[in-house]
Amino acid sequence: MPELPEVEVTRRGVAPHIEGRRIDALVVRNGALRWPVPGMLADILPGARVQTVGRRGKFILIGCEGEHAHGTLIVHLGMTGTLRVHQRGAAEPALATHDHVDLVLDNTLLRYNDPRRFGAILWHAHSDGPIEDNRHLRALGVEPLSAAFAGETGAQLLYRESRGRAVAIKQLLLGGHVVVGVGNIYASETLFRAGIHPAAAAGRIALARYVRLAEAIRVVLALAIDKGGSTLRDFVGSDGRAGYFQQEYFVYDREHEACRVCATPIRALRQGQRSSFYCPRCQRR
DNA sequence: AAGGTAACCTGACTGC
DNA sequence: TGCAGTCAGGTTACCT
Repeated sequence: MPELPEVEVTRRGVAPHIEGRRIDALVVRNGALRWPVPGMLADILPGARVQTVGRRGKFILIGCEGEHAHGTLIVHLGMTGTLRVHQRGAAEPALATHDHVDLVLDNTLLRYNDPRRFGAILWHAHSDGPIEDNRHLRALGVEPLSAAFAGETGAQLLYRESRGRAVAIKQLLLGGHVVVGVGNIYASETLFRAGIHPAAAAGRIALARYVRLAEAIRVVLALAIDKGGSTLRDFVGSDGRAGYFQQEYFVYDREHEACRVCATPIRALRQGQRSSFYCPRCQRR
């Protein structure tokens, strides 16, 4: 589910409810996520305060400071994870299936639910070095909505990093080593808006076409955030509300339907065991 | 080093 | 109704 827009919608929803609050407990009902939730977290977090709620790529970064905890809680939503904010007390909802972890704050409950358990909750202590050197973050590309990807610099980055690469442009985007946050849905959508075929060899795409692609990435991700993300099956923001960017899709999951620009039937293809969708007339190699 | 594939896991849906 | 097969928003480990 969650690509950068969904993660950012979650981060924005969570931040005002937990920043500055005191952590009372971390309750782990099922710690068998992509990696085990570190058992020591339940011991060191109580009493600490949440300082910041940030994001790097699709990772949510919760900075914590306390007597025994100086570091960052790293939360990834995987394919099906959600983080929901609830008030503590009488209105607290009953436990649902796959409610694996609660971060219990002084007046708020932050509840992690993840049916497939592809997500992760990890810890990076300040004593382990800068967070950007964390093993999950160090190889990530630039943030698409940051100055490092703005204007011509984003296009030049894509152009420079792709020279000599035979990989398909769709795969290069999904890899996240050049620019982060573009997952399977937004890769298809941004390539459509840039007029680039998903199977085009990244190393043979001209700079002018990367100018269009970089612009499409910025526009689509920002618009998706505005719309509360995409809800295909189960994504909800921290307040439980679904996103509605899926209403804006041009190609994703629209095989055989008419292109919204030229009415040609949308096609699907398989790249690296993932589905790609494209318009054979609007998008060229 | 780059590129391809399998793996992790549950649930929804399709076809027989 | 049931059962087998396929697919789903991500990332990493392990091959060649």
